[in-house]
Amino acid sequence: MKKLMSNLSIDNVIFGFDTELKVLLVKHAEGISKGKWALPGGWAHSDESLDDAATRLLFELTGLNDLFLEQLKAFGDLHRFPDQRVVTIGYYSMIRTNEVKLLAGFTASDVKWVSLKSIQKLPYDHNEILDFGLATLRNKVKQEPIGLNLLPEQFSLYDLQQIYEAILQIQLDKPNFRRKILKMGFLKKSTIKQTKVSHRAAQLFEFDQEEYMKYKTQKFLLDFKT
Amino acid sequence: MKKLMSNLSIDNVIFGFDTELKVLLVKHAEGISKGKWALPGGWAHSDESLDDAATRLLFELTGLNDLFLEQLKAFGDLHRFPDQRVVTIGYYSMIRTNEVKLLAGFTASDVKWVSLKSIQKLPYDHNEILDFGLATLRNKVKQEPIGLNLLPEQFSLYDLQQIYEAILQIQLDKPNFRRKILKMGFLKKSTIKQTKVSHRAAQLFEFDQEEYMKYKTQKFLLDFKT
DNA sequence: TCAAAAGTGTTATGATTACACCCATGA
DNA sequence: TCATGGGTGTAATCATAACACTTTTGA
Repeated sequence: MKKLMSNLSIDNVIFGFDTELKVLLVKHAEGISKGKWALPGGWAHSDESLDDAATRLLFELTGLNDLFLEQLKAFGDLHRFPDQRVVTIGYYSMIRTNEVKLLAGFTASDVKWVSLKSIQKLPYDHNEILDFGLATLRNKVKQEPIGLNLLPEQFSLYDLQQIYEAILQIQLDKPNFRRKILKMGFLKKSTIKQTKVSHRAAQLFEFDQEEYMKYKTQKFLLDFKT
Repeated sequence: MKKLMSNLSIDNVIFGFDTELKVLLVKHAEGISKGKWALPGGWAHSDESLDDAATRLLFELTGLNDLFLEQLKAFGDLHRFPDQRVVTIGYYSMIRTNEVKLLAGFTASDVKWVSLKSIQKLPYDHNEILDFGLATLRNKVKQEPIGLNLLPEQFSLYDLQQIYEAILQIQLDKPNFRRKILKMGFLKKSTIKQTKVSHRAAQLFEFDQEEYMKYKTQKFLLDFKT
């Protein structure tokens, strides 16, 4: 039997990437914010851990269940939620935009990807949560490899570079970026090459899962200026 | 009127330094852990923000009120607390050990500094919270200047080096450490020197508050191997 | 005198940056 | 042919690590 924790909710910041960095928003189908676009979230249950609650809610809203959600922090300003005292725990993750199946019927009536550049005022403190998520992502990108969950199996180095550029909001030098990333050794050459592109076909790469995970746990410092 | 949030608590990880890195523990005077040493914490109230709750609890237990507490994250495992479902929000801070006045009478019957090396099993998931706090501190140390709240007004470069060594658990090269820190420019020479030390008297330094704060907000990457 | 820490100097190595330059492909 | 991205090369600069060495002080 699922008992809601009436003063504790979860909000997920789900990043995606196609040509630019996007975030997943849902349109509330019920509750006091009915009709408004907001971060996908909901109430925590008393019979599940916070991590499980975040995973459950993400699944209910997007159909995804093999994602690694990482906690951002608790947001506990006194008046962040109207009428009631509610503390929310923020989580974030990254997924390929085309993996999200839009689900109707649950507490969300609609789901969409929104470019970070065109985000307007969100209800509650969702802008603050989103900003914190973005700051965390920017920090993350410098400490572990990123892209495994954002890119298809096969991708070019430029695809990866564009993710770094979108997240960090800077221009990177192509030759230097290539060398830096390849030297880390978590990419391996794919056997296939690009086709039907109106420029020289790029060597495609895949993530070397084992090396990728090694880097993810070991941590490193990756500093980018250009 | 203060209403407790019965499923939401705060736990503070307070680091201190004299000759080694220490953490502040209190002996519970009441509740189900009566008599046990644990992290200083307590219930959040519904009429205060989480940050305010952390600050209040720290003041009630140590007499300190001008400290900057930073949130670690929410700890929400299902069985972290017995009988009841309780989510706790971890906070951490750093203070000079001699600034803490031991207060009797409140919900803590005793307070003490414990070396991190001699920490045993703590109640609930307090070991996990402490470990997370330490990991956060280790990360922090590489991204902003540290020591302002841990050292007296005047200190030698070696004093500062020992803090870095205690936090990071590595040996640092003295000449290299001096240069690296001084180049950052948030230390200024004090007018006085050490006296009565059985070795060459060290130049003492002070934090240049303005430069220190600038570095704190700007962030940087400081990588140490030796 | 000796131990202990203060403080300076030097060198090899490697990372970072900022470019110039050529290659391949479809429109 | 041209734009677009793929891909290699290189030289200047800077940061880092390792370590040798001199200085000062009280015990």
